[in-house]
Amino acid sequence: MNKKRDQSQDRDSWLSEALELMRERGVDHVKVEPLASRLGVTKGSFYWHFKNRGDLLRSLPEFWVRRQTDPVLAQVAKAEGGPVEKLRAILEFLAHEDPDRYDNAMRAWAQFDTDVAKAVAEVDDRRMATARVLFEEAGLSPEDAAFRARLWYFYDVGEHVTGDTPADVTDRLHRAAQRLKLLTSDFPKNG
Amino acid sequence: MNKKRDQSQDRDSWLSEALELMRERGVDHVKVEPLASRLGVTKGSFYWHFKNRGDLLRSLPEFWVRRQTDPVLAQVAKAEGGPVEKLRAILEFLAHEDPDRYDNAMRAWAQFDTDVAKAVAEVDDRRMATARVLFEEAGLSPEDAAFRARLWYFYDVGEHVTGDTPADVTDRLHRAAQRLKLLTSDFPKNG
DNA sequence: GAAGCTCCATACGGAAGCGTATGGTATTGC
DNA sequence: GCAATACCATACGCTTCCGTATGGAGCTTC
Repeated sequence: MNKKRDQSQDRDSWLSEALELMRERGVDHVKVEPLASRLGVTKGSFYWHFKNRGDLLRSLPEFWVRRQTDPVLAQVAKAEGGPVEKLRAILEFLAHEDPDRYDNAMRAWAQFDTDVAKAVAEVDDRRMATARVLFEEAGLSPEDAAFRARLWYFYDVGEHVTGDTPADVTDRLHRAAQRLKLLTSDFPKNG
Repeated sequence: MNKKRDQSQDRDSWLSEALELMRERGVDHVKVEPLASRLGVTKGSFYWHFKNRGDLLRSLPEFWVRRQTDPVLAQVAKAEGGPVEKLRAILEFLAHEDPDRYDNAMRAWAQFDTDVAKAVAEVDDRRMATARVLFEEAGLSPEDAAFRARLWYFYDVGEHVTGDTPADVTDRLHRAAQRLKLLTSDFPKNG
């Protein structure tokens, strides 16, 4: 067996549980002894895999990106059709996603930690850039496309952070249709 | 002198400092001994004014609303003109406001506390209702007005929570103009 | 099969915070 | 001017958590 792989596997199990605990109660409740308790081990294990608590926390944002954002953007990159169709594909994809993700907890953390804020900002930039490019392809000027991408993306952020996401998928799809219509209705018929 | 007033005055000084500390480091760092240290007293004072730490924390959301949201909404209620002019007045008022407020910290807290989430949701509802009424006055159907109010309000939330607010007031006003134009350009000339 | 390595348990010292108990000082009421 | 009250300091026990030290079981390697 590959030892390196097993090692990172165990580190990831700590990171995964830490991420879960952070979503439930916030970063400041991610502490090594309660975490060990949840994993059914003692902290002797923790200090084998991590230098200290800060080591765990510093590894969390990168782990979050690897587990959450990367797969989604990869999925979106495969979408086919014109810009409006791609925007629709994104919305429908997100509408079927579980709205209860880790983004809120990361944003909450980012408010009080500049390094985390930087990591979250990069994710925001990557997501917004996706929309911005599509709006430009649809014929908008760079400035207009940038602003509309913000409006587009901030709606997502607002829904998540206010908890105003409909529980029913049908309702989410309905809102998605409204959003797409309002943000693309002034496009030239075929850009 | 009125004793009741002095009493609440001292309570408010604790609440005010707690709110400040919460903005800087998050709720979980609002602890009685560090708080007392910041106020230049000992915790003997704290436990005179509050039953315990939970008493302080439970009083914070109401204090936040009293200090932050109430004055703003009162100001907005005084605006004159048609719905579009009122929307413009709101945007310009907010553009001149200090963007570094307590909302982010409250939202961060609300992610992990249902009572706080309820308080924040009420504030969100009040603010969104203001916009929704104006969109209805401008001629939109109730459903369309509700959706556009969400789009309107979530842009604010998104800007604040992502920290994407321009530092310069002129830039903020420019964005405000863009937002108003995009969200009202399809209105009948005079609703 | 002995030595080494990996992974985890146990035990300890120390820091930080909570809440209480108690005493002290200044102010108020009468 | 004296008791009551308001407000705060000090001191204590308790809990939770951090990080380290140490030991031990199981697997590897040769």
